[in-house]
Amino acid sequence: MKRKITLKQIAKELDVSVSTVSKALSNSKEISEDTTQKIQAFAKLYNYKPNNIALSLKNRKTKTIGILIPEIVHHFFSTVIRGIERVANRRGYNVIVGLSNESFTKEIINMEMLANGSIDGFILSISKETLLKQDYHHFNATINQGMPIVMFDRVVDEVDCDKVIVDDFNGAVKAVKKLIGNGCKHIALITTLDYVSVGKLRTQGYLEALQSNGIEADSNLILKIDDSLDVENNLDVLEAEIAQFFKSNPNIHGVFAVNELYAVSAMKVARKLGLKIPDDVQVIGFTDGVLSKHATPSLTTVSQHGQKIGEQSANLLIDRLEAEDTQPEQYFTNNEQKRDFIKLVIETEIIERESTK
Amino acid sequence: MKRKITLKQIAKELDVSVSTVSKALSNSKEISEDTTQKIQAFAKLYNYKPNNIALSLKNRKTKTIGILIPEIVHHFFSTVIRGIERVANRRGYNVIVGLSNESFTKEIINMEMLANGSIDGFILSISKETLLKQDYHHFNATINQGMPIVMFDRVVDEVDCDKVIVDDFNGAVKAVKKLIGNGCKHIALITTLDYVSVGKLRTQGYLEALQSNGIEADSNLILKIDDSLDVENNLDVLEAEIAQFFKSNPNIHGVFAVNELYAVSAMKVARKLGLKIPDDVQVIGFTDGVLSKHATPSLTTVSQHGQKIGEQSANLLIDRLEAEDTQPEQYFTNNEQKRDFIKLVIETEIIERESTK
DNA sequence: ATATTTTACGAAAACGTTTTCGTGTTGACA
DNA sequence: TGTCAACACGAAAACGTTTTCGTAAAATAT
Repeated sequence: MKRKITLKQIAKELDVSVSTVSKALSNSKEISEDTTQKIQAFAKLYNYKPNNIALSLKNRKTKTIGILIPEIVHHFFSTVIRGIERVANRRGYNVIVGLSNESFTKEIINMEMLANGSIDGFILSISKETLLKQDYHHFNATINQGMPIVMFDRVVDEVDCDKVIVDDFNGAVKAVKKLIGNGCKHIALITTLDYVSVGKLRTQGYLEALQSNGIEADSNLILKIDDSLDVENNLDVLEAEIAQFFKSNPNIHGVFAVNELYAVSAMKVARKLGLKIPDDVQVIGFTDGVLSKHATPSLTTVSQHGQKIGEQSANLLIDRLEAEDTQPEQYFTNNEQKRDFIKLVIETEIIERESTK
Repeated sequence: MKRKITLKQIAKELDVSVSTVSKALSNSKEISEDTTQKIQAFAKLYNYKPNNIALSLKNRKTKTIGILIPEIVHHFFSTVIRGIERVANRRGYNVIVGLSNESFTKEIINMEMLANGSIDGFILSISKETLLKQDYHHFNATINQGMPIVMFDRVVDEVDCDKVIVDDFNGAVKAVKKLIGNGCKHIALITTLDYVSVGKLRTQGYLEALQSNGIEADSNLILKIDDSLDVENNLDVLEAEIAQFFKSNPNIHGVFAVNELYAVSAMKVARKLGLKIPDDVQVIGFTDGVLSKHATPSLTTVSQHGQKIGEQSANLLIDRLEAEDTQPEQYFTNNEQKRDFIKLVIETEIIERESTK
């Protein structure tokens, strides 16, 4: 039950100075071969490892990046984390996770907790409440203190930083065009209320696809679900709403849903109403998660490549962190030389399964 | 783009000493009211927040706990993380996440990376490869360096530490008894190979339930799946295996599967073979995740209460960390006084859905 | 033998805190 | 007027590193 050994203890034990130990361990040629060997052997014996905290303090960088997401029990977000962790680890960084739980206040608290030296930069996705409030001062404050942020998926123009987003618009267009190509005439959209940017974009994609194929959008075929309540635990409400929707629109041939859950629920309801999938109605969802793969019938979806998003975000952040190292600080206050902020768009891909022909 | 302000800068600006600033900010009555006010106002204006790293170094504790899990894209593990994060945050701790990806080596690397001062203690679940190798020296080494560990779910007797586990055995017993009670005569078990402790325990529970009801176990009714290959991406292999199993055992009335995926796959296969669920065959799975809830028919499962596991683990760890603070160090080297290691068993619960009568 | 260059190491500062201890100034009291 | 406590503050150490600079002793050159 002995604490980890420190330089000072080694120095004392071997009757040399702390500086000598430090140099010997980094193979400085200032130190004689004899002494170096002796010190390294001793250090190895006692399994010396430099204390990270001390290093962080000295170097004024922690080699850890903070992730702040709305929710972790969510396939998309966990794949993103996995992606971040992959490249972070490869590049020598650790990952510290905060959950906003979709709450504005928790988002702020978490950021303040981490911004005080614990991390070198943020990768985050904005909480719903923050998007509703449209209050982004905490992001800008953090950035102004010299801490870089990379936003992914749920991003916002009001904050100047690197961003990695899914091509929600084109993803939706592709999906709806596929339904049209498969012969669907009346195509329904199941979406959320508009304030979450991604929902909005997917809705726009749906409209665009219809229009470019000369189909007039029918507002009766658009079902907007209020997801401010916890849908996961109110499945019956969701299903009842969808059932009602199907009943008042018996002519639906295709359904495009902006997430997995809506899509799977739609399939479930449709089948209960005696409709065959994909014969009577075809369904495409967004977000390629566990549900899509294992539903019966399995669901054709628009894949967002969460892991890739995570990897790119991490690379963007670390690139910027390490650029700060080499470049003299002035370059960053000098607008001419400043590296511009990057917006990476990750293309979607349609994964065809049993719910479409 | 100005860096965060420090005590030293405040001191310089107000022409007092660093110690005065520090004391004023903590409302020490050593400092006059005038000076205190002046300093606090200035600090507030510049949004001073003490640097966490410096505090960690000084206090020799980081107020962060390290989580090390095999995989994050997994409903059970993410609910556990959510639980940990909840209580950690409430009690003033941060959470740093490492993923072993089921690999022995990555587990070790991650532990070494974090054990050097970055965290105060670990909460972890052992990787499959480590369980296979049965090499637990890295855990014991960490503990010997004075860093407490709490293990959850996949635990092992060879390591002396607090543990939080699911009552896998009784969960399985309950599930199988339910099938028996529902009139099932021939009950199949779909399980993994034995080296993952939880799989083993669930298998034992199955056998126990049969025996205590006077039913003789039939080895033909036990299907062991080799999950060393990536099942998620080899669904067809899994389904083919299960299909073969059903065909050679046409008399199966009930199925108990040790995880969600196997259960859902079993339902899928059964239905393709023309069997009605739950009329012809009833199914119960383990692990109450998204799949169970949204499958059609929805799956009756044994819930593990992942979030609760996380919460209890975090409480156990933090309790121990803070006990170290108050208790003189000697108490811990003194065996008489040492708090014993705790093994918490979280009871399972059967969530009834459509796959059983 | 003297001058000069290596060689091999130690002292000290710095990162940003908190805390212990010391000390000069003030005011009260005898 | 002298003594002493209270007050208000500063200096310094400590946490564990790395790195710059200084300097004896040894080696080499003249």
